[in-house]
Amino acid sequence: MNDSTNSSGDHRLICTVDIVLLTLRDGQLQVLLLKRDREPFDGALALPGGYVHVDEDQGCEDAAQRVLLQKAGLQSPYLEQLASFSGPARDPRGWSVSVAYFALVAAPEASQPGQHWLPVDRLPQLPFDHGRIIAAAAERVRNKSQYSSLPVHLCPEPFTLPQLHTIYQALLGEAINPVSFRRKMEELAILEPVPGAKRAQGPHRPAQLYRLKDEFRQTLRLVGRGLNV
Amino acid sequence: MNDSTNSSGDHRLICTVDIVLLTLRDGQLQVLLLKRDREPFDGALALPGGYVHVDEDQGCEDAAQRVLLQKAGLQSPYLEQLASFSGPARDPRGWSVSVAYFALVAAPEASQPGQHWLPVDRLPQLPFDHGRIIAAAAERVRNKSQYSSLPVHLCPEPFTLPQLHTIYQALLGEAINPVSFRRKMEELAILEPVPGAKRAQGPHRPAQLYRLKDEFRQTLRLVGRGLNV
DNA sequence: TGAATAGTGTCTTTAAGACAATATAGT
DNA sequence: ACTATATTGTCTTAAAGACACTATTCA
Repeated sequence: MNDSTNSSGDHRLICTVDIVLLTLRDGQLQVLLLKRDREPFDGALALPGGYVHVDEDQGCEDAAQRVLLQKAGLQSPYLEQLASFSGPARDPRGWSVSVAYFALVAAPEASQPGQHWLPVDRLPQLPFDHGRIIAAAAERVRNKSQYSSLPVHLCPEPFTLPQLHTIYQALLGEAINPVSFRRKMEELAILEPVPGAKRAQGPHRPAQLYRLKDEFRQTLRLVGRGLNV
Repeated sequence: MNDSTNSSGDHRLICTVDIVLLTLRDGQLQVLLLKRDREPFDGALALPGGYVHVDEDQGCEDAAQRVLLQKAGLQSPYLEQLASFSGPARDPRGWSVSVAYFALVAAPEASQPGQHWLPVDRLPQLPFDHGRIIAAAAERVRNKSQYSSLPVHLCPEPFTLPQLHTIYQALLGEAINPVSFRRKMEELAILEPVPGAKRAQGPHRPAQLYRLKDEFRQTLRLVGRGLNV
């Protein structure tokens, strides 16, 4: 962190946070985009984001939580740092660093006015490098879905195992053996049954409801057998 | 990236990159620390790092490469963004963001003067939040070692399978079945044998030498079977 | 009672672990 | 030939996939 050619870090560099808020609707991974209300790209759909407030935020994650609350009205969903994106060209205002986060929520009942949920795989051109940021977030979520409990955060609680099963399948894009799926969830031991039971649509046996154990709200659980050696 | 209370991002925020350069020596994961030659923490051992140069760097990764070359004389080792660390207190000069990277190299023959390699698990107090950054890097490397080809970058090329086997074991801290290990490496298909053969120490059958296929210099290969469902 | 989905039991298949057998260089 | 490690073959064990069977609700 010492430096051989500069004695000051003040180069008028812009620092922001951007939030990729994801949910699963209609079997698709969708991202929340908001209409920008100022330059640059005034009026365009873009990720919720904002400047880091050095007089207020204790870190970029604080800024992310603040943005999430102010712009999407969300209190504390699952939030994880994604990566930072930087360079002279990504923001017309100048050399910028954006610390990107992704957050997961259960599909909202109804879209609030001004909130646009778009499928991550069919996005229009977006301002800044938001397309790239969203692609990175989607890749991360799909990747982690292969070996972790991450998708639980996309499911409205309480939920049934068949519901969760469907979500995993949508994320991974392939059928998952239901028996193995149950075995794995059992083994992960992150869910606890809630007393009641619930029926789906038709006339048939209702499924047991589960909720995420509190200790796993912000922690992921990884499934075993990595290199398997 | 619009903002409801600020119209400028200029809050005299400091932006740096820090590099966690890791290697495996004496069976331990070790990190390169350099003696700082200026304030703050002049004279203390710390991660190589430096300001982002907005007039020169095309992104933080450029800055990281530049620091790596200037401070450790390294051209292009395996380099991956780790995470960003930020806040008002981590740097006495003010509110700062450090985009941290980690790099992997084969153990250097001899330590260059001024270069200090220390085991990541037995570090003294370090300036800034470098202790935390190193811990995060070590955790990431060990984690990825469970299910990827990452450790290949800690091995001097060309190398034998038994050598690589030893490295994986050191990283994972447990014995790995040699037969399964070979099967997995075969299956990953990232290595290619080089014509020659090599002997270890004693009088015995020499092992085949391998090198990393060029297309995997910056790309990792993941081992199959995530959720396994 | 019949339809439909939830949940369980269990057999089959696949991949990992153990271990024995063979290969090969140097002495 | 003998030693020591490399490499392969193959049997055992564990976990995933397939599939049939039971459970439970509503119509």
